[in-house]
Amino acid sequence: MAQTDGRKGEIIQMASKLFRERGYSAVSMRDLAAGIGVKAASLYNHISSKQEILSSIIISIAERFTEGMNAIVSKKVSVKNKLEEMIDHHIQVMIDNPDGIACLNNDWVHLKEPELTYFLDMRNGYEENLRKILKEGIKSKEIKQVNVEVMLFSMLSTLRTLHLLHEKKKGIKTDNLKNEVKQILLTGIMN
Amino acid sequence: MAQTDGRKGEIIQMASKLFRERGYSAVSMRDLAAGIGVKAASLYNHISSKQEILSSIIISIAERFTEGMNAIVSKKVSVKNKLEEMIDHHIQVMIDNPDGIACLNNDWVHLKEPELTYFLDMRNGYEENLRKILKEGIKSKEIKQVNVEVMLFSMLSTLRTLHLLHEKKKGIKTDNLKNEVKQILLTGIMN
DNA sequence: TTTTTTAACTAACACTTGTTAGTTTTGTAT
DNA sequence: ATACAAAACTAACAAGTGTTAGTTAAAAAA
Repeated sequence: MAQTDGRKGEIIQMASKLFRERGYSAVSMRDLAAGIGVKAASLYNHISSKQEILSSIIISIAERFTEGMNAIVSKKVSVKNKLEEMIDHHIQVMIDNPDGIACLNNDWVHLKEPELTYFLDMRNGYEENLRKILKEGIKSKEIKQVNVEVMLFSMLSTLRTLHLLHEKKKGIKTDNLKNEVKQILLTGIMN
Repeated sequence: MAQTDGRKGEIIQMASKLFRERGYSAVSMRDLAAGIGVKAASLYNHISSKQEILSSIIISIAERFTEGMNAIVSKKVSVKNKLEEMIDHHIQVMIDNPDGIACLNNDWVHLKEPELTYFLDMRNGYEENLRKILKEGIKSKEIKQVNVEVMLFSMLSTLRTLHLLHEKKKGIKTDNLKNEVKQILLTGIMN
């Protein structure tokens, strides 16, 4: 359940926005408080630390990615189908919280244990599942015989930074974005 | 001319490494000094500010990207050829300074004027030139009729974050990396 | 109305930040 | 050996950091 209402939700939302713009370390609790229209000390009636804010933002999104991917890998459908569903899901999570995604991408390094390990395990699991799908596709000849790691990396780097495209092209409809990304990631660009 | 020797070069090199690991804002001058084995104040015999270090790292790389791209766009070769040369060049710049690339990617937001504008102009120019190549390819039917912006974005996000792959797969030979990235970015993955 | 709870406030803490001033050491040329 | 420049050092600055304690105002429950 994403936290978006109440004062705590407001804090997390504003923090996501500011962390995205300047990065976790460059945003002070006073900046964050000012963004909401309150004094820094007042934030501590709702949250317990700056670190907790970062965790809230990142972990909830990472869990959503993980759940979606887990639901997809074991499906009895073609590899192409799995990849399409995975791209759709990834983009949907991004659309629902672009600031949070940016924050996850840039600031996960600043997580402290045990959340850091928890996050990295989820991230590795996600990658591992996608790798599994790609290898399955190579075996079944649905996918070209190219380096799995490079292929995996290319897909993930496009998906992970898609909030930047979404930010610049605000007009684009969600379904169009999903379709165009799928086409390019799966079928390439050259004729 | 890249700065790699002398005390100043050593400072910039260590700064690139630390900025990459923790981000500009999270690295203090004392951290940086300790990494070199010196006191913070001593750094100021070689550099004038923390900000100058950041500029040195980012601007020199951005200029290299710009020069390479400018040399490629106006060539009288096929679009495919241009794209291949551009990918090769981009990867070569990354190989020569992966820490600096990471720093450019993550910390350009912390540049101050006038360097910020100078950097953004170069970045926009680079994108604009690549867009030009892609549009030329679409017109000549060398490239599929897909959304230029999404295509552009996908290529750039893969290239820009390639230092992460390079870091994880240290063993990979430069030429292999170049070839595999070209294959995937240009011809896609599906059979 | 009175009581209790929620969430704002001010003030302060211990510490870290980038940077400067002034001094001492180190290495090189005369 | 002497003089000079380069680069290290210590000490300190003003400002900013996350966070806590204690207090007051507003809202909800009794």
